[in-house]
Amino acid sequence: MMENGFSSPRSDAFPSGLRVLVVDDDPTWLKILEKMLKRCSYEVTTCCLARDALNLLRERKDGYDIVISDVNMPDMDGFKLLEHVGLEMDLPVIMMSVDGETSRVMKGVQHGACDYLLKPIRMKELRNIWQHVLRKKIHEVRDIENIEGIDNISIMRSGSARSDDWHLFGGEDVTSVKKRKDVENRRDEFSDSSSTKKARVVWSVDLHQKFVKAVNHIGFDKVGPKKILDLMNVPGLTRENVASHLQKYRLYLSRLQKENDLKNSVGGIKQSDSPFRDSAGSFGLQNSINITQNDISNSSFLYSGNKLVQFGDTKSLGGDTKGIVPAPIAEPKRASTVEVSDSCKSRTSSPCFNNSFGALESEGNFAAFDSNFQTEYPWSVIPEIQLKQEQKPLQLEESFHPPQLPGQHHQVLAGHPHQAHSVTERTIPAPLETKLLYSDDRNSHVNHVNSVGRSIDSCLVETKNQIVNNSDFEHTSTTTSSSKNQGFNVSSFTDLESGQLTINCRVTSPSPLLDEELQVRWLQGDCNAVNLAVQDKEFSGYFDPGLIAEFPVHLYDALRFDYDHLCDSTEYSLIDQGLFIA
DNA sequence: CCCGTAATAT
DNA sequence: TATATTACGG
Repeated sequence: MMENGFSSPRSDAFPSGLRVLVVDDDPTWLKILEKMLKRCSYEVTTCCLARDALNLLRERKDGYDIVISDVNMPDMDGFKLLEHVGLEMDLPVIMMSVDGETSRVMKGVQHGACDYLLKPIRMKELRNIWQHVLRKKIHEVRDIENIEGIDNISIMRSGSARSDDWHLFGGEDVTSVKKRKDVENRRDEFSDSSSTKKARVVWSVDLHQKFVKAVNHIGFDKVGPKKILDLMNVPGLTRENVASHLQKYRLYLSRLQKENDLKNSVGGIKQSDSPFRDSAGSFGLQNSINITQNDISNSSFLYSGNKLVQFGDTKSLGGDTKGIVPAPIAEPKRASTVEVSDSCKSRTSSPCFNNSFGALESEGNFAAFDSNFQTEYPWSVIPEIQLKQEQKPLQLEESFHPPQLPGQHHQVLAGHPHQAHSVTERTIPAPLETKLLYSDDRNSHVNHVNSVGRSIDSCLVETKNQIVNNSDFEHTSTTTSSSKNQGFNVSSFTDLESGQLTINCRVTSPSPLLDEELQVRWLQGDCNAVNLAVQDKEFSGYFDPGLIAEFPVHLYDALRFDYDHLCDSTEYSLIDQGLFIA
């Protein structure tokens, strides 16, 4: 059972007890959703900042079963959060927003959202959210059974590139459908290539995720190309490939580290906008940034991941100054050996709901607050993107890939601009116009929309996979299964699985910025005062005309709906559905 | 000889 | 730039 992946997390029957993390900058909505979710017997955790949400998730990687997040949030774009979650913890994420703009919904889905709800949200919509959890679990199990990994790899053999599959994220159910490669084996293989070059491995998001998973499984300290390779179990991939990637990865991590230190030392000033440039670096793909709250981190450094943690203290600050990158890295290893049990993710298949591993440790970096958030993109982006750097319209960022919508895949291939692709369905690449639109949340959440017609914005990923030609595919994977629990976080929590301490960022992190933001938030909503008041009241109290009068319309609606739920009337649903579709 | 990493090449 | 290849010490 547990093995199955789904047995109830808690004692009761499956759905109940589902641990839901709700993220919405609007306190009123949080309240409402919390109520509704509780009515479904779910265990609810709320937070109004995406950053906090990420932190919570990182602290307790398997502390939640599903995440429901608003799309528009001041501190971090909901999509970005979605990205991080998909990459780091692989939890099902439900996005929500008031408007049902198609491009936005599409973006949500493309980025891995398992569902997209329009506010006002009704009970009936929440009652079944557990299905996503279950679905994911099932898929996970399936993957694992398949020795996870056989499926796709993206390697292009001597230049033949294929783009048929463009997965967005790594494995979500959303993308589950994806990978299908068989089709093209036909001859591409050796015909010319074998002798030619070696075929370059394209570290697609998928592949990278596998890599990360493997790394996490093993311990940061214990990783080695070979082990990773085995764990990844990707046919055609060589130890060298992994070693190379690992190097890059470490470099990336160390950069993050360094940044962190920097920031910490600086005092976490927000250098806001100015240069969005990702100082943090991108690991090829665009980098990531995540936030974490500083202070805390300082001490132990990166959140949960044990691996990273080591980094932090060991050399941390002072030392690294020296060189640049390299220094940091070295240290970790040794230190690490010491302890760490890997923790985090080992639980891959572990039963219950926790997500399996899959976290991206690196993510834990603390990038600069503001600026980074919005501008940086996680690793998920594919490397190829880099090509276009020139374009940078504003000098802000360099270009990046427009998300590919189903209809239009651009194959941006680094080396070979045009390849004949065997795939039939692929659309022809348009010259890619890469414009970057940043979504600077602070200003408007709207700009994600694209200029070109599709929605753009953060990452996208496109992958082209190539097949490896013959070569022996036997990689018996010896998965070293190691499972342990995360140990890092303190426990004291009700959760059976991982006893971890739940930290409420708001409380714990005093970062100036946060406070500031919080304040802003509170002040900003004219209705906040009201909201607060309301929060203390019984739900029914919402109906007080006086209060309601002050609510923004949408909130009002929300309340009504909520009320309806309570009363069990569900008629309104039609309304939004109508809105939605478009 | 295998591994992992640094250096260097493409 | 990203990834590959080579060199080298353990």
